[in-house]
Amino acid sequence: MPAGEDAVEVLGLEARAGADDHSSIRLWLRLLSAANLIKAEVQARLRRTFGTTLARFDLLAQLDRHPEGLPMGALSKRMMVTAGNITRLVDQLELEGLVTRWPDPEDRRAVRVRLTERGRRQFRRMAAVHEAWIVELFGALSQGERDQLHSLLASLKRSVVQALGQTGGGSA
Amino acid sequence: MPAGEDAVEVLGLEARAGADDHSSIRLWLRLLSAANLIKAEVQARLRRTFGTTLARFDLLAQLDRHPEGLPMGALSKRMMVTAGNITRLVDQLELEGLVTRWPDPEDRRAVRVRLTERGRRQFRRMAAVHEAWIVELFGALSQGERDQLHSLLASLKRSVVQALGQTGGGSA
DNA sequence: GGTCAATAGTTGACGATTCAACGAATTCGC
DNA sequence: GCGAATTCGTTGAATCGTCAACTATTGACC
Repeated sequence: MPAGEDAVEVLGLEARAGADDHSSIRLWLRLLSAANLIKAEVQARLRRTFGTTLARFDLLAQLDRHPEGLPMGALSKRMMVTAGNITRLVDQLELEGLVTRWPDPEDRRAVRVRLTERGRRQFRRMAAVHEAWIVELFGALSQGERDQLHSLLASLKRSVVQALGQTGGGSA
Repeated sequence: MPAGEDAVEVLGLEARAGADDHSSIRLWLRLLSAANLIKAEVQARLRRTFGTTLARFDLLAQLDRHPEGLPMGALSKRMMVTAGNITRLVDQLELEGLVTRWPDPEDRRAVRVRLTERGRRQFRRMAAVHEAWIVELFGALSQGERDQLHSLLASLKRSVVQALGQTGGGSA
């Protein structure tokens, strides 16, 4: 149990943020705790139900969308994790026979990763259940609320990307 | 660099979710990627600027709010991580002289953790900078948008907690 | 064509995190 | 009180993740 259905104040700052313009901090803490709450639950269910992890599920999901396979670097970018991490995840999944590596014919540095038939079957089975979980967890929100939240999160991401661009914090 | 300012489709499912009631999935993926984006940036800055991590910062933040100290279990709950994790974090922070452990007088199983004077000074210094970062990253959102997002995230958490309560997924 | 920088992937060292198993102390039932 | 179940913190093994160093390949520049 990832401990804490009632843990609300993720960075312990929510109380310090009572004054006036702390609204950004409070918002950030709430965003983080909401994401953590759902992520922990999904992760726990993936483990209990399928004996797998969110990282593996995520990797399989990326590959399911690209039957022709993806180079490691593309997986790294899409999953927002480092290349070293991808290497080891693919190592494991390859051992389990869910994915295969094969050399990119056009770039001898590159390795392409592709789902095996078994990997595809297994992923599809899990994906259906996973989607039902998410629908369940988000079920008490109306369609309007979901749309609004979706759009506000897009604005938030734009805000972050913009701030990163200005300070040169990003990679671009 | 946590790779990927442009990585938008965190679980690779966004394309699969084109049909009708996949809005929950799309919302979840967007929530996750927004939180990840900000978390990665904050984490990178904490490392570069203070040589620390989000987990340590979070733990110090919790203790800053509770001058009388907190038992390990309370930290675990508030930070939404396991007790084993807390043990090791406190181990390190204690070595660095930022926190101290002392036995709970009323329960000989329990250990209370408290900030040292040095830990408090160090945390306060970091917290101010951290808050400025967050204000910067959220800066392009209007106050109205922030309030709306804050309130929708509260609804989302209620939805999740309600779903967990019904299926007995929680710890309560 | 040769050098040099950039890119793709791997590896090693390490930190963060989880679960499972454990020892010690507490609490509950009787 | 005594024993069983629970709770608190710790530890070991494993996964996830980062960064830095490395090899091999590619591409750019001259």
